[in-house]
Amino acid sequence: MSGASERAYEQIRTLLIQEQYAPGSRLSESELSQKCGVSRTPVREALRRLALEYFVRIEPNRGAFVIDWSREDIIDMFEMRSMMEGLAARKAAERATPKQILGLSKIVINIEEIANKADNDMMSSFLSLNREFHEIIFAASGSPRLKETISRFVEQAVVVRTAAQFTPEDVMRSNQHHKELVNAIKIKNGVLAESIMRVHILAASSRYYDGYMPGGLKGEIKTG
Amino acid sequence: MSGASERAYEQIRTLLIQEQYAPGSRLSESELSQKCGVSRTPVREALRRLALEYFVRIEPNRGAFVIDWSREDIIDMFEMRSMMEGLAARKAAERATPKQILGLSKIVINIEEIANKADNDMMSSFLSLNREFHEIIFAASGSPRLKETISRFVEQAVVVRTAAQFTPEDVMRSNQHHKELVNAIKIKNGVLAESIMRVHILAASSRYYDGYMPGGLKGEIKTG
DNA sequence: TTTCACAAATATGTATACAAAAATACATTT
DNA sequence: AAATGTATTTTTGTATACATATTTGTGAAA
Repeated sequence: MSGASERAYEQIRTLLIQEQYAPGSRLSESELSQKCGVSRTPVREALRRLALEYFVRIEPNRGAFVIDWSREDIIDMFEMRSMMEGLAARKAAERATPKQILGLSKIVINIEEIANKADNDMMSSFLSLNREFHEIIFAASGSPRLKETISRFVEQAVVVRTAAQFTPEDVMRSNQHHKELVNAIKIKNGVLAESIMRVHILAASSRYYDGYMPGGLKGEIKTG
Repeated sequence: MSGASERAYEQIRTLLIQEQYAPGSRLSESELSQKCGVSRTPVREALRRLALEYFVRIEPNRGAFVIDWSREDIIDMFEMRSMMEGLAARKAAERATPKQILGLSKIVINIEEIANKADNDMMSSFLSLNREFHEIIFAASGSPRLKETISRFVEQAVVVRTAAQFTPEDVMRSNQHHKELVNAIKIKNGVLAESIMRVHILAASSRYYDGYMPGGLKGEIKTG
């Protein structure tokens, strides 16, 4: 994991998340290889990987460009993610083990606790626990391939920044969804679990719009 | 498009579709570069691309292996595809132009004609028209990103072989779905279009099981 | 000044050489 | 004979050099 390719990927990805390059701007391979301290070969590999995660777009013989996300692109991506994670939730409801359900319950309680504290690193704790929660859902869905495919969406450029926009109220609402979801899984109600998960993702998406798009969604999606 | 990387990709992909390598077997870079007549560099690039399309799996410092699809993997992939294409159909129903609807109607008629002829290259004509039909749906959905993402699923290893298993009856049933879908889009009924598309994909998936898995699905999915 | 043509510069694409890791073969020990 | 350790071979990973395509800059002509 300490390969040059991996390091280049991490570094470039961080630069893009921090918005060091304007959307549409060109990413020079030699410039990046200098910045990352590796040769062009692993940089090229990193850029291809970032292309598959929709961070950059690669044009033949022209190189990599920072992807510019339109309003519609973002909406579509969240809709797709809500579909896929909904599917995972449905399967999880059908297959989750008692141990996995217990794990989910514990995370709900943990998030409740840190939400009430509301100190400085509340958000980083939440992000970590939230990730863990969704990981258990994926695992419970019983399909490595499904998990892998959804991960490609979760790691995406657009999705990465979303949770950082959460307010304490958003955390509470999010955890309320989690609680309902655990209940649906407990009673093995797949359709309910799927529906809750879709609401959960779409509600989170509205945070993205509020944070990154002027005026938010103007009522196009109302799920909170 | 006539680059070494592109050629290597096409050749290796063809080899994999023709099942020249057993699932799980290792793909040597030097062997492939010899076979493709290019150096290892474009072969490596081709293999990464094939990994993203789930033809191969790449292990760090160990290379590429032919992916072995489990029964569950295949079911999950078709379920995901039915979700995504369903979403595209819903959007298409909301946004399709009269011109696009006319295009869809024409394809339905064309498929009907070739289905009645039932000559030798009926199947290749069907595959071409079928592809065109779904392309129009994607275009009508009005989202390039959605189309691009779904394409990654459609080009996948598992999906590629499915339609080749179609019988004349399957073609008729498939085109019946198409007809219903065009109607749903005409009356702008998004939910209906979504439902029909999901049935359409899942029904097609059962052909895959019949052709490639002993005993088919044994009643797990019944959509035809 | 604008436009076009053409050359220089720069960037990506590919081949090759070298480094590092993994797989294999074989000897040694139990 | 089985297991373990080591040397050899093979394969992947990375750096570099070269080929090719694109971009940029310059100058002449309209």
